Amino acid sequence: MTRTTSKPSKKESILNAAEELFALHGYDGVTIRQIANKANVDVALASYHFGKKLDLFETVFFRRAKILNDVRLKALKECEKKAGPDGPNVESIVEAFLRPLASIPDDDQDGWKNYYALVAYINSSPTWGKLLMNKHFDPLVSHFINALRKALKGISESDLYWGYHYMSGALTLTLAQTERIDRLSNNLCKSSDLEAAYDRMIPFITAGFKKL
Amino acid sequence: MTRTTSKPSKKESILNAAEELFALHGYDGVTIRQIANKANVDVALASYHFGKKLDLFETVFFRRAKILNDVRLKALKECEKKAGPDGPNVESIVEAFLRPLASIPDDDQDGWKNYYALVAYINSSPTWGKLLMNKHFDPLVSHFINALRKALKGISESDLYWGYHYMSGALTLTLAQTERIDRLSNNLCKSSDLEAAYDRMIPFITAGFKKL
DNA sequence: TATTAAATTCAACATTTGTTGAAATGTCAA
DNA sequence: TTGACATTTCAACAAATGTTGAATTTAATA
Repeated sequence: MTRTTSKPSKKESILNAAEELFALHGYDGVTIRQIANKANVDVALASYHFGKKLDLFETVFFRRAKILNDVRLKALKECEKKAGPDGPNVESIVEAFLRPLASIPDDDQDGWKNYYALVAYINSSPTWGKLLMNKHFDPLVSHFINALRKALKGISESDLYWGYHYMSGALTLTLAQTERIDRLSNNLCKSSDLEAAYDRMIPFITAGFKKL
Repeated sequence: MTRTTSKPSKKESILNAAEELFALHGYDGVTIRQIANKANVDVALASYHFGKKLDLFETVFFRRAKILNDVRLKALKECEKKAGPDGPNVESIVEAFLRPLASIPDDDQDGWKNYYALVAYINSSPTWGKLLMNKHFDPLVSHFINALRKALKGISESDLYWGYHYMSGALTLTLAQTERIDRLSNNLCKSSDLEAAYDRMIPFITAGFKKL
């Protein structure tokens, strides 16, 4: 999304390696030396480019957050434009929230998959969630909740927020790519198949919201 | 659940401290010295009682897993007994899956809350999920999926497993207690209020399943 | 009480950790 | 080329890590 594919610089290689390893083992489960090894780079180079380990972690997190927010917000605006004066219905809002996540990756699919897993890790962590999710995702989330409030006329505030919470949970576990559903279903379902996940998730969540 | 409240032994104190810290910071984010400090115990005592750090981690995870499985299975059996020959309906199955988690804690609420957060951490981790969830929770899960298959006559297998996946995700984020919904809703919703979470989650998920 | 085993403490170990400063290499304009 | 700056490597540091063995205390047993 940033540029047509070319060999990444050493600086980018560090970010990519860090993204993958942090997503897989969490912040404390990864050493700077492991990152440097995977990036084929000297250990000291990470500190040179990104400072402390925590700064590197946040840089990795921020790198794609803005892109993700933009594409999601754009999807919401478009479905609002298409809708009548009463605003879009629940299903199209949920779709605008979820579908972009399946359609973004084109050139570097792997990069985005790693990033999604990282977001899942951060979102389900008590510590990191408080530090990072609020600041960089919740402004966008509020837009979606406002749209849902309109579409679900008369819904109570607590039902509305809890409903969002369930949607967020279903999404988060999907992004985590734990492959648990693969094993449970004897490989009938694939964690990696985001399209399949969202095809069903959108009506599932929509029906849930309407029932509240 | 094990016994009426009395001062925990040093061995138990280590498990309790480890449970809390692992849930909060993950496996690699916690040192044995931190655990020993919180338990008011010498560092070497953890190794003496539980061996390697990994063994301690697994011991913490296993300690309550069996109890949890038993109470959930019992809830399923009971709702099957109450139901007619066609088996229980979707809502009562979902209820049997979720409600026990809100009703177990009585003497040591904090312990169970920490454990739930730990399960959430493990379930959304690619690494730990493969190692621990499959072995110790999926046999029970299969029972619930079988019951759901009956109740949702004619549902496709992939819809069935994806539906379970969404339910598991919503549950997992609830157990994680990240307090994100608290901040999002300006403290209208409380992550700690498991009853409120399940009251809405049961109809929400039930409606989702029926829509698939 | 005397003996034995379990529980707990103490001290220390070899590794690994993040980070840094100095040296070396590369880049690019004047 | 020269000089100035960014990039990369090398070597090393102090601190923290999991783990162990020996010593000490407590508990149980006979």
